[in-house]
Amino acid sequence: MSSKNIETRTRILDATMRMLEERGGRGVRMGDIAKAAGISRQAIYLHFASRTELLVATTRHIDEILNLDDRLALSRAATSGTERLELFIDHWGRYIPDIYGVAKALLLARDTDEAAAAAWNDRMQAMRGGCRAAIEMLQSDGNLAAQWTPQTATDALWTMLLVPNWESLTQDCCWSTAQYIEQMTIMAKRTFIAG
Amino acid sequence: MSSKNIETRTRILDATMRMLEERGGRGVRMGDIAKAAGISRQAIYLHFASRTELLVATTRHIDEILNLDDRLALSRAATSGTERLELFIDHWGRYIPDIYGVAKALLLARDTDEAAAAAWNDRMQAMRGGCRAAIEMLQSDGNLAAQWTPQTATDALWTMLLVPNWESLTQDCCWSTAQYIEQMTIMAKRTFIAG
DNA sequence: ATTTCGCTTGACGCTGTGTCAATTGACGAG
DNA sequence: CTCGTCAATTGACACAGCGTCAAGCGAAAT
Repeated sequence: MSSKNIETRTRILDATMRMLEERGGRGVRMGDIAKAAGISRQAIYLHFASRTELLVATTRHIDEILNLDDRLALSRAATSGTERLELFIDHWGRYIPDIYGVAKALLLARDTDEAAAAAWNDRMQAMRGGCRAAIEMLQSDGNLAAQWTPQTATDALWTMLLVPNWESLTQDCCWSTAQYIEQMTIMAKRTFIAG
Repeated sequence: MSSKNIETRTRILDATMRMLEERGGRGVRMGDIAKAAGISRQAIYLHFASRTELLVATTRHIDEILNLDDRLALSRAATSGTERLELFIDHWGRYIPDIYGVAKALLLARDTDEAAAAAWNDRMQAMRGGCRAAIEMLQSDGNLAAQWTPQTATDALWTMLLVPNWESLTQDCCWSTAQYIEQMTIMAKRTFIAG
């Protein structure tokens, strides 16, 4: 019965999500997930070819639950480069905490698994698209600070928004999410906007 | 014979350094190092208790070879906060490429090894000292931009200079070392200096 | 009554770190 | 000249965690 199949698959995804969130993406083994989903470890492989594939599917699962597309649409509605930069950082700053568990797990898996690295790269390139859009709008507004080309500014903004920086600030430096968003916004504005 | 003992130890450290540099800190196993040093894998454990301990010893070894202390002394000679910030970023930007191999290896080991995490933390806290010094000098010059406390500014500067950011910019975005130093300096100045 | 499907159980291979025991070869001391 | 010491060697093993395989089981469909 195919519906039972999908049911189990969903149970696995939910369990993965839950475990990764709980444990901050660290030390979550296939066996732990299986136990949480109430099935055997081997059964997971009937639904996902590898741990990495499961992680990737979980990010998509979370994005669906979060209505990522709707949330992204908001920042695309901006009418100036400055506004777009603000809205994008705001969106990103709220998004990271929600996906941090899986993100961290993928980040860790990357070290030993080529496929995980590729999957993560993919997502980061998508995020880069948001950075480029903001920078290019700034540029066409004539508001991009002189030192930057659109290319290098995108590089810098993108790097500055990468997950490890969020991690450093919120975990090591104890910043709140609000603080992160506020300061990153100011920093980005001082750095990229002319004047 | 103790001198022979030290000789081998040094050979191990040199081999480790070389291998990590060559392979960018990834996929360097104890056996590889042993082979490169011309000894058996097990013999390494006669000199270092664990892989992590070997990595840590290697960073110290490199720091000695590089004359880290002398290089650091230069940035401490600054007479203004702005100059100190510039000199510190310059120093750091030249230092990272030299230690990147070991740094990366330690960064990777951190995921599974508590001791590696602690060792890396230690070094990053030392680096934070440099950040704090620059920020505090800026502050006492009355030049720290209004939005920041010395604490949060140190957090931000420190995070921005972390190795993964250098990695992202130089490896993924193809920036040169010179470009990294130049842009990070401008960014830091725009971000932290008032006016 | 038989086939099919989703899942279970138990075992195994792989990689890389770290440990252990037994052995070798060189060198200095008596 | 022989004995003890010490660095290093060899080969074997334990341990995690991922991924794979074969055999089997119960329930539902035909």
